[in-house]
Amino acid sequence: MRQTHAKPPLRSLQVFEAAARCGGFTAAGEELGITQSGVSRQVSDLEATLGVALFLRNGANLSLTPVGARLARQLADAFSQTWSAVADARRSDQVVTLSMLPSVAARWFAPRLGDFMRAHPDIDLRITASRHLVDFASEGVDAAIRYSPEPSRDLEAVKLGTETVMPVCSANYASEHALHAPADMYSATLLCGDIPEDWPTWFKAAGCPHPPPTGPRLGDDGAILQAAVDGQGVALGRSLLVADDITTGRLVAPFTVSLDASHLYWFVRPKGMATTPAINAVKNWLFGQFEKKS
Amino acid sequence: MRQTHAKPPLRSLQVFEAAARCGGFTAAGEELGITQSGVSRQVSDLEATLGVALFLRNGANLSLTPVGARLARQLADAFSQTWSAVADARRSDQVVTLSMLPSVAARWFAPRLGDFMRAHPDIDLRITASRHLVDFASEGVDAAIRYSPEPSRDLEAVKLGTETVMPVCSANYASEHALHAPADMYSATLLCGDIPEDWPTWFKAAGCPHPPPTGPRLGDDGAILQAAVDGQGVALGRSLLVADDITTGRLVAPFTVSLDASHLYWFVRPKGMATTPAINAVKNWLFGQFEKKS
DNA sequence: CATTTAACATGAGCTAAGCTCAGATGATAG
DNA sequence: CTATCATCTGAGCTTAGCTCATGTTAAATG
Repeated sequence: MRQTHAKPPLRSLQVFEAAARCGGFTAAGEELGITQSGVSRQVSDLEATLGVALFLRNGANLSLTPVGARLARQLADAFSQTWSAVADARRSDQVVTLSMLPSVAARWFAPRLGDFMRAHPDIDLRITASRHLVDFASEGVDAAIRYSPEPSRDLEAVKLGTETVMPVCSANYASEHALHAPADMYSATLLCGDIPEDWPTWFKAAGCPHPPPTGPRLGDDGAILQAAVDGQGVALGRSLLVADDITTGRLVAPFTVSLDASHLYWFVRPKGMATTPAINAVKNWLFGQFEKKS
Repeated sequence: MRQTHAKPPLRSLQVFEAAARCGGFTAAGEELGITQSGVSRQVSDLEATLGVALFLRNGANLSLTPVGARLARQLADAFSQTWSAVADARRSDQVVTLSMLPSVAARWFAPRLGDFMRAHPDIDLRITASRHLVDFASEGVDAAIRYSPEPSRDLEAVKLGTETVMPVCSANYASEHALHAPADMYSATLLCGDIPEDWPTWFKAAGCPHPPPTGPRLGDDGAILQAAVDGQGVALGRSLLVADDITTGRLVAPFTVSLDASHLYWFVRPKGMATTPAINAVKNWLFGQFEKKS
């Protein structure tokens, strides 16, 4: 008997799982492209290594022991994960993982996903929407859309576009609260998103030196804009995120005063990371989408 | 290059995962008990098989590609499952999986689990609570407690005990509804569990030839008894399940009329299945628990 | 009851996957 | 420019994993 405490070779687990699933060594051998004899040996080696009977042999009748059944089921799960991970990696020249803020994903990217899929039906684009700055290497992310004043030094960054910031609300809200001039805003509910400093800045730009106090932060920009669509108040909308809502009339911008945002959009990738045609296609498509805007 | 569509050997995935986790081929080699050279070969074979670069080599600097990072993460998960399944199987002479009804598990077994663990601290007893008749072979179950009139022919069955059935409710409910004689039950809420036929049978045994209609089935016996404890009405309690509740006063049995249940408890195992000391210990403990009762 | 069939087990021995060794290569630090 | 550190690689070995041929067992068949 082998050492009872060493890890068994993965191959023997693989062979055992096939035997359990196929219900016989001969059948398993066929599936694996080896002989019945090979399967038999692997299984008995495994049983010796584990110190446990996995099959009950009764002449031509083979059946799993409870332990064997349990092990086989768990191994089947684990291997299925394994092979799907491998399949994923193999198709990876067509897989691109792109990280962005949840608000950008929901408000800007989602409506354009259909267009992307039409333009690149063969690319499997995966979005990682998160508010933290992903670690490209450890999280397996190919590229990201970042919203920041300056990109990090150790990343290869290209500017996608600038944007402006302006108050937006539902059409109903604007008429009910008679929002015609910036001063009318003193009676409105100010919805406060990711960057609270922008409200005072906007009021100053609009010629109101004593801006009203802004309320508490209600959530991220995505939630704020949804609240504005629902007529809950006025949000400071980043042009990129509200463009579609304004086009469709879900939101209106009652004032002409807009602010150049302090943050820009960047397409970033780890410096020196190998590129693929698929990643370039995504990059180019993104640039195309931003250009339409300006 | 190898065939790009064959499954890579599991071993190469294992070696790759170690390399990714250890952050270097040398370190991985140490962990696996092979040389750096061996790791290097496995990894480049894998890359060839997948047709994808997994690591970026830069002289002495090694880093994962996004694909490699993704793959490594998924493989780490899968292997961790694999090894824990193996560890499980290895300890299997101390593991016993026992199937029973959820109601029995909750009402009868759970309060006794502590006693079992005290009596057999070394046995890892796992309960599978389900209402369907488990398939011992495919689900890896060693034995079951079955509640039925007759055990199945192809199982080795030993009678654990009989039981009686009687109405039970909370003490408050009994006094509020003045439940003194079976006839008083016509005004009570009859909670109806797994075996609805028992109510009419009980009324007949109690000398009430025209039993009231029973309500809809509210759930399984476990839920019904909980409802009775909560003062929702009167349930037909199987003695085994309510014994503890009556001892502690959570439930009372207002009438002396009880019914011999048509079902018995059986300890069942697949015929001819190998036994282990641990399984026998569980079996004997179960018998001991049932004997205390009578 | 003998025979056939359909499995799995096993002894002997082969072979190639997986490994080692030793030296090459390339990046980085001092 | 040299030392160091880590990976790569050509050549070749070792053994896990296979095959083949034959033995064994249980159940179906005649």
